[in-house]
Amino acid sequence: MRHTYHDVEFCATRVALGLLAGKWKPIILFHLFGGPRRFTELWRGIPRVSKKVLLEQLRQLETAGLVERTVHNGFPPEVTYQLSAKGTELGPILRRLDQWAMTHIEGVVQIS
Amino acid sequence: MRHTYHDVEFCATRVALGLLAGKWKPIILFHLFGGPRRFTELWRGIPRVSKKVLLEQLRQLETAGLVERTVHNGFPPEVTYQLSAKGTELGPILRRLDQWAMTHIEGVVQIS
DNA sequence: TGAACGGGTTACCAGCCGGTAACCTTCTTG
DNA sequence: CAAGAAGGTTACCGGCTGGTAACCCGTTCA
Repeated sequence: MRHTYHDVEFCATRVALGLLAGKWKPIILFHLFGGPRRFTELWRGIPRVSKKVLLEQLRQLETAGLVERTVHNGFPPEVTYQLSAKGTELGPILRRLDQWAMTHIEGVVQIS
Repeated sequence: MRHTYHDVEFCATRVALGLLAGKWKPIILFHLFGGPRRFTELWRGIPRVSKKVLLEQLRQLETAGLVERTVHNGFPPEVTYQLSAKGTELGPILRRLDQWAMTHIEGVVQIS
């Protein structure tokens, strides 16, 4: 079963945008561009997101391969989230998108 | 009422991704990167999208200011959609995202 | 001893988004 | 004269996403 470039499921950009789709994901990523962060650290750093939703978005970023989760055993067993190589390479692209938005959209603000 | 860079509503990247969010929008944009297209031309060029949904996505791109709709009166009164300056400037960014996806995601295909 | 913290989990719900199918108007073509 | 094309519109519907609120377990601190 050959697919053509028309098939929406195989459109690279669409799939990429799909990985980034999620209300809190860009913000999470911008936090992680600053280095590894603990769960609670992210939670405190991003007001108005619930633990449940934050966790969902992190897990989705993780299964997308953009973020890695590490459990450091010891007590308290801290959990950190950090960008993978794949995720890090998105940095420059998101920054350009950020620039684009700031020059073209009213009322928008730089986050990082 | 000051807002901080934390406020998700003002995160530039998130707003930009919001404009691009929509199942068919990247495909529509890639078609329009090739020049102005008539409604039916787009509809035929993008299999499996209904007129209603295609029109919705086009209208959203239009109110986002990425796409311009022109009615050429005459008969039949053809309607064309083309990128605005703002939309055109997204081109290079989407292409980079496309590149990123093609090197990092399995089974994905270049559309333009 | 009990309160708080870290990192979650569970139950439940509302709204939006995309999808199907039918219909419409004006004009042209066989 | 009927059918089709162009560019839509309308009614209706199911599933996913994000949201709230409460709960949980193990550990450390006052």
